[in-house]
Amino acid sequence: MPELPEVETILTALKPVTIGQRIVRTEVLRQSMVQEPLKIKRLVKNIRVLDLRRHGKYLFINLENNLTLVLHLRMSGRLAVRKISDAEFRHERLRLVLQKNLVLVFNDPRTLGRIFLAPTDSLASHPRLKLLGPDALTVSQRKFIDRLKARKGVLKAVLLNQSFVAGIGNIYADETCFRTRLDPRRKVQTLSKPEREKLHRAAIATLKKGIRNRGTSISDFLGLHGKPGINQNSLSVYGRKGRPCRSCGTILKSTKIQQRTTVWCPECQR
DNA sequence: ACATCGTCCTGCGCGC
DNA sequence: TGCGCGCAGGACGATG
Repeated sequence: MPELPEVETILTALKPVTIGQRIVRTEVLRQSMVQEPLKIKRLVKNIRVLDLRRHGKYLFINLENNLTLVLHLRMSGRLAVRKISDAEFRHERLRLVLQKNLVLVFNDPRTLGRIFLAPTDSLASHPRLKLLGPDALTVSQRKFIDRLKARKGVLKAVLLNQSFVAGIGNIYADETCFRTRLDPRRKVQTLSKPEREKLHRAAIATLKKGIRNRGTSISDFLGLHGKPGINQNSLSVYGRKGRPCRSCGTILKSTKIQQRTTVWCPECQR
């Protein structure tokens, strides 16, 4: 589920709850989602949260002792904060017990989410992170275009590739393509310079709109405090196959690109 | 470097 | 109302 705007929305809500607080202990409820669960339980205990960060769809909980807890929500992961005495959520997989009787809970019905611990000073060289491209929200036009030059293949696939830029998933890839009026099936090597520049601006504008709307809540996503986003109400193409284009009225088409449903306007997008 | 496929899981909505 | 099926916003690894 969560792409960059959803992770950013969670991050914003999570900061005031966690920064400066102590993690009293860690409870691992689903071992398969956690790398080295015993090590995490041993080390993420009575330890202070220094800072929270995000890169692409990854969330980093920067702790004392040169440790960073890395979370990826994948398709169905959610973070929530509750009181210890509150009822459990249905699919709790990891619990970070905080001070003040609060618990930060990683819920994930499909258990595809991933959690691991890495040294803060060498995060960038961690095998799971070292191939990530620059964060899609802040990448400069220069860097974006340089990196695009090195790519082949169809536009949508490149946007989804986290080693190109990090943070764009299926929804925001389709929405970015529509905003640029580019056909998601276009080979990136056929894009003109103005089209490449437009693509960079459109990707950032699409992500920023998602953040302003506190994320897209199609089926899974809720903010930290259980509040849905509103971006789903103003999507141009994602999830609108067979419905009229908001711009020209043409019926939107759908295909699979990299096994991901892709929706676009055959009239507006070329 | 790229494309395709299978895999990890559970829940939901749809058609019958 | 119940059942089976296909689909789901992600990423990785194997294979070609």
